[in-house]
Amino acid sequence: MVHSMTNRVSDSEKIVLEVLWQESPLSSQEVIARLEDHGWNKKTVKTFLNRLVKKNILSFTKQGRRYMYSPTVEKEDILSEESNGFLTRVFKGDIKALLATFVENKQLSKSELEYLKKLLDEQK
Amino acid sequence: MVHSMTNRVSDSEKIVLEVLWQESPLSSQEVIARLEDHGWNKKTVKTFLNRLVKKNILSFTKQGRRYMYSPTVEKEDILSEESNGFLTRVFKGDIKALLATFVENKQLSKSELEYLKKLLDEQK
DNA sequence: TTAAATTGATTACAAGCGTAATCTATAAGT
DNA sequence: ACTTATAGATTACGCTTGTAATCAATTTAA
Repeated sequence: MVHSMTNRVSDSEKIVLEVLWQESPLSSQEVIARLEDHGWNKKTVKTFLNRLVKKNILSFTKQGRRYMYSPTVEKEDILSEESNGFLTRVFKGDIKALLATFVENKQLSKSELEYLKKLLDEQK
Repeated sequence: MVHSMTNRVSDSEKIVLEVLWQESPLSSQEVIARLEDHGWNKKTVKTFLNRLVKKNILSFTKQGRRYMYSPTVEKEDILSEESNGFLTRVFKGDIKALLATFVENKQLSKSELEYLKKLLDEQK
């Protein structure tokens, strides 16, 4: 819940953030190491860490001259925010249209369909 | 299905495009009129029309010195594209996680739940 | 028929983003 | 004790977006 979050997280920043959601705190080098396959320059990753700190999405504690970074927000909160934004922007809030688009376009597997039905049943 | 669509449509452009999906062809004035409540300057709307033409999302025919604009793409195609992009970017392709987030966060009404269940049953 | 309004085209300009390079201070290697 | 590598901070730079203003041509109004 918290403070309305004026500052959004860009796609690239989100990739960096994902690493820290999986494990934190981490130093910049550790984050860089975990993102090797992304083909980003170290400097680029550091830029994203910096921007996330400026946006108060990451905090850090100093270990000598190194910073140990941690997220200040829960992954679920970000996902919910993004999802609601998407629903509003693209589907003008029409949740049925959104779900229909995903369900129809994605050719869900049997197990995915089962999962979803269960989910719906739980929604009293 | 068509040509892979390198050119994306921004949020504002999408609002303009929506008008033309509802009715087309329309002149710029007509589009502007239908967007009155958006509080945009006429010039701003014209900028978006121009950009959409440059991106080949809109085409036009000349009526004297006026242009009559029409979309070159279907609304469903854009929505699908955006949806898939969102699924990939935000949920890394995990459709179950995405659906769970929407279903759990939105507190669906009884009729929405019914609708969705029917949708699922239709899926093979 | 001369002035004003309107059309689309071009230009503007700041903020955000992707993608780094450079700067400054410090730690580490030799 | 120097040199070099490394950390974070600052700066760069082109592209997109939001939000128009200006320009040139033309139509309309007075």
